[in-house]
Amino acid sequence: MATGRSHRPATRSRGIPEATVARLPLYLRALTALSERSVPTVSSEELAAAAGVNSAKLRKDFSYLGSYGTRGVGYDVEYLVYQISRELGLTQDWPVVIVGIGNLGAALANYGGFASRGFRVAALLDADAALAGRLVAGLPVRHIDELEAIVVDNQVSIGVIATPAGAAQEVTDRLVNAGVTSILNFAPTVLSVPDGVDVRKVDLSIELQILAFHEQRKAGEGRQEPDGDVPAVMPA
Amino acid sequence: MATGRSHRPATRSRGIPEATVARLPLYLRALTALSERSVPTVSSEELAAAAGVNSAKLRKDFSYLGSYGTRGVGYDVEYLVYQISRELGLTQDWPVVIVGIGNLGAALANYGGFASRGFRVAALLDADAALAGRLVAGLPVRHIDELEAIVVDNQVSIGVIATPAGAAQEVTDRLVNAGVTSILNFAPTVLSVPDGVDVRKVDLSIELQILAFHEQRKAGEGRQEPDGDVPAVMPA
DNA sequence: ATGTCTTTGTGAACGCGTGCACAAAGATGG
DNA sequence: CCATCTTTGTGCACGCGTTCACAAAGACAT
Repeated sequence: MATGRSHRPATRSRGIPEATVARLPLYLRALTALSERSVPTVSSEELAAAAGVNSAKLRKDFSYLGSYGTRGVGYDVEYLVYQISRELGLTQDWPVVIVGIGNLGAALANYGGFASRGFRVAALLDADAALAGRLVAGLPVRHIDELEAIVVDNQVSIGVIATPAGAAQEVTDRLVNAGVTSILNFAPTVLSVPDGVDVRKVDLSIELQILAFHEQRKAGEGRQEPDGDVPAVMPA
Repeated sequence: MATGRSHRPATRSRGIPEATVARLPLYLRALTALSERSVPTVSSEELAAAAGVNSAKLRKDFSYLGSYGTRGVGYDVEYLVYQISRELGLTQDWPVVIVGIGNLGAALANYGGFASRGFRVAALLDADAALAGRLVAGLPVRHIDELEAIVVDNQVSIGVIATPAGAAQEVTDRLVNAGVTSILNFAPTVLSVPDGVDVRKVDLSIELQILAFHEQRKAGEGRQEPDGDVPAVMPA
């Protein structure tokens, strides 16, 4: 069983650090807002504040892309928008399929952030035949049987999984088999994928549990946790 | 002299590394599955495979919680479930409010992973008066005007924001003002919060853009990117 | 009891990411 | 043209997280 390795062994010499890649969309969003207000240039300090990061970090991030700023002035907003878009691959069209059109799938289909960034929803798929043909976000839901044909015909390389946990692995296998090489997984499952396929997961439950941990710590700030508190269950 | 003084090992004290905290829910999920299959014990190797991580990492993670394993045997599943649950604060009840009952908010309200982990949806809130009273996931949607009263009455400390971007900051301010100290933000905005308030954000668009970056790299593996490709827009 | 075998727990090394602090670059004004 | 001022780009050091590799611990058989 090939466990899905989401991280490459080592960054190439020409590679942009993963942490930087993860922040580029953040910068892009802030820059887009500036662009809409017709702001011509922005300093690293201002942009960093808008994106919620440290200015030194932002400058270092940009330094991986090249020297796009002007000392004493700042960065040209339009130019930077283009450079980051190009680096992220957003200047091209990315057809996407969404599998599992429940509440979450419908929310994703309706999400405006997709189309505005070069992502085009090629199809909505669901296993429930009763849903077939119903319009969601202006698109007809199609039956999961059509998955392979749709992926091939539209050259879909990105799949979004919004199915129940039990169906996620099978859907993944079918997507990968049909040619999908990037998967965004909303199902609470660890997916196995062959090498060369990227998986990112978004897990609502995990995020909440992390918040709960910090919340608990905040609540128990002063008092000491009774460490000897052991449950009835003991190791055999 | 590169090697400085070892100020504090930071091991035995109360500090669990953030990276470890983020993985505990993952382990917990795998352990729960084992528990339901009545598996009594599990080795670090097996559990790591189920959680999709390295076994050495898992053992080190557990070492921050204490020595809960038995050498030569592995970990007692039930005992470990309890210890992780306690560490994450899941043995207590966490009332949660969800603000913004669109498709996404409805999806969150219906998500089973909430209730099963000690999270209880105290209320669903929306600014649209037309939604008020409608049942979503068995709960009536209530108007945003009731936010403060609901937070106070139910001692809500965790808020989930599923509103449009434009409303997110205002909702955040009101939540924080009413006593919420942890926020899970699904709106594509950088939130400003006072010290002591934790914010975690989940951003669909950003995840997709990161995938697009890697996808683009995969597509252009062999050929060289024309680096001199510059748009018409140039810095002033 | 003793030896063997399995698996944990962890010391140590390494690599990545972050932030400081400053020199270099360029704008701007006299 | 020169001085000054602003802001970038980056060398460097530090700390966190990951991984390796192995000694210690215990189970189990004889």
